[in-house]
Amino acid sequence: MHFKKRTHNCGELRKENVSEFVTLNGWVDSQRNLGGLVFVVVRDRYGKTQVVFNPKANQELHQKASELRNEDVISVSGKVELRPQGMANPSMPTGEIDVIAEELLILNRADTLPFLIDEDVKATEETRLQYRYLDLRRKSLQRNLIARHQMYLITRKYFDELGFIEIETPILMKSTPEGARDYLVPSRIHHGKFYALPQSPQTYKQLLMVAGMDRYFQIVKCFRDEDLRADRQPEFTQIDVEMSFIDEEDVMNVAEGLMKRLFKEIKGIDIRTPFQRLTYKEAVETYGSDKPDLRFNLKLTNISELVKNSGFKVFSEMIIKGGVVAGFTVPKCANYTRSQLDGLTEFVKKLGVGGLVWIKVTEKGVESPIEKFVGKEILDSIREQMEADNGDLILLISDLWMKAYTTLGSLRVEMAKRLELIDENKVSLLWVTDFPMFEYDETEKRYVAVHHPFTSPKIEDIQLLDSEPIKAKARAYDLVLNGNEIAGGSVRIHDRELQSKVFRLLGIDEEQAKNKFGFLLEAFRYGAPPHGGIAFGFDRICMLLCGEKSIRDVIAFPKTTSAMSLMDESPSEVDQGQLEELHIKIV
RNA sequence: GGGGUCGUAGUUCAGCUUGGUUAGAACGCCUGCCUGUCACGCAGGAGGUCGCGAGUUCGAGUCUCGUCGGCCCCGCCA
Repeated sequence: MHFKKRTHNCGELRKENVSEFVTLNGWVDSQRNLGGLVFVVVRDRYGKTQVVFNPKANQELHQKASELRNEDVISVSGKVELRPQGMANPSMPTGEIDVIAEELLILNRADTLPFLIDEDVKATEETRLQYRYLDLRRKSLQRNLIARHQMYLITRKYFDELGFIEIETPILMKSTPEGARDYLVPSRIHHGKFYALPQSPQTYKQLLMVAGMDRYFQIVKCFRDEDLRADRQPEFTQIDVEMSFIDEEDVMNVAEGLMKRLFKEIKGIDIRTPFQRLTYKEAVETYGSDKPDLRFNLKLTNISELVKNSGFKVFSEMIIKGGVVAGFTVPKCANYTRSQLDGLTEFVKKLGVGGLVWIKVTEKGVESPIEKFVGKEILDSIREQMEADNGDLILLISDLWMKAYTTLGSLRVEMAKRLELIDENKVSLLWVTDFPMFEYDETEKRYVAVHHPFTSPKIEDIQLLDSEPIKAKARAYDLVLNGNEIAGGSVRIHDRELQSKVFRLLGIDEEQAKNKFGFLLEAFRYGAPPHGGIAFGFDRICMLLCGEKSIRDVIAFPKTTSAMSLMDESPSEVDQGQLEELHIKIV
């Protein structure tokens, strides 16, 4: 179809353009028919411009304009004019001018839309996802995708300047059953064999270090077949980084530099480096999380010593079992009602602890349902240790170390939200370090890697691998932004013997190790440099920089929480012939 | 795998507690009027498999069970 191509986009005309003859291409954002005059706002991704159709100037054109409907695609030409006195619209960048239409071509009609293309979108996410291409016409999503584009550019420029090179690694690779569930791709040529989509390019980037590439990065899609969340999609993007002849400090410096630049160039915010650091133990015991949000305070206190001999059995018996009693002080909440407190109890019970103990601090003194068990004196000591003032509310939980603290961590965030303690303008960026190497998996009855099986233990902890592996700490580090894990990495093992030992501890014997990671172990025989790296969650960082609550809002075509695409209806069934070719039978 | 919550007009919702004549509202859509609107205004109109399937009942949008789907959370996510 022939059409008149645009001379300007819909966001750029100003009073300086007055009396120019212009052509705009775009979508009908709105049409206001006043009987005589017809106003049409035409929109593209650059902005909106008002076009005026006057019946006196051209009756036929005016008739055509009055037939325009929302989201029709048009090409419209005319002269730019200053709006009459008092008619400018200051809320529109192009609001000082009108285009007085002289030609109108309707390039494509639009059916009535399932929802309005409106910033103040009222459609549910289900509808928006089904018609994603319409949702993407909205300014805010376009802004997010543009920010994402800027992130690609800034990231590539940054790493290039530092001498990193971007190398693509395979999307079809060997399945590695450690860690997340793999997405599998059947091989047509090799019956009964499968490729896996990478959970991360971990082994490849280590092999690139063996290859002497020295400084590698890649903006890369990764895949994990696990259940979804607001911040988790089955396919997601990482900034993957690996460096040779380095230690933790080198990797952290590079990472801090990237974050500094992203914040500066996308948000215009100067963030200070180096970032604050907390050990894993400090983070959990002070904030109840290995990814704490430090934009608000509410620090946790361990009061086990105070109550271990008290008459309250729930506390004393838990401490004998090796558990803890801890909690935090909520300012100015001593006026909480019974039902509000019951609500908080319900909240923590859902997270799997037995209950919640509260202490109100009022001018009448301390008040708590456990007073009859522990007595006033202990309550007063707790109040003192937890620095609670008149009007404050103390919340306490007792359970095993991990459960008690992580539940308190969730409650801490919940209270901060309820009390609106979170300053959205603050930026909390910190490193969490000194993670343990292993966790004991009760269901599998074996140690599993907290980070991944290639993570080096701290040098001083290598001896612990033989005696008490659970106490060994890893040379691993996570980067946390406003309570979200946005990057994680480690210094890797480059010694074959040490790697074998770690595999053994993880229950991977010689045979399995050879089978699963033989290529990596083999590579380590031929001169592996000391190396380490980090991987950033690209979507999460983008989400936080855009101020969004879900990574779906920074991904062009995301999936639902059941890993479906409502727009193209994937996954879907396939032809019998395709299955036969792959020697696959659905049971 | 588990918990919570939602599903009613094109869209967003009300109605469900306590089952009962013809299921409402707003926006959108259609028609007419309207020459400076920008959430245009005014008048009129059309539009419903109450997600789907069983069950209880004389009678189900409403109660029960199952199922499908959206969102949030736990588990899971090296």
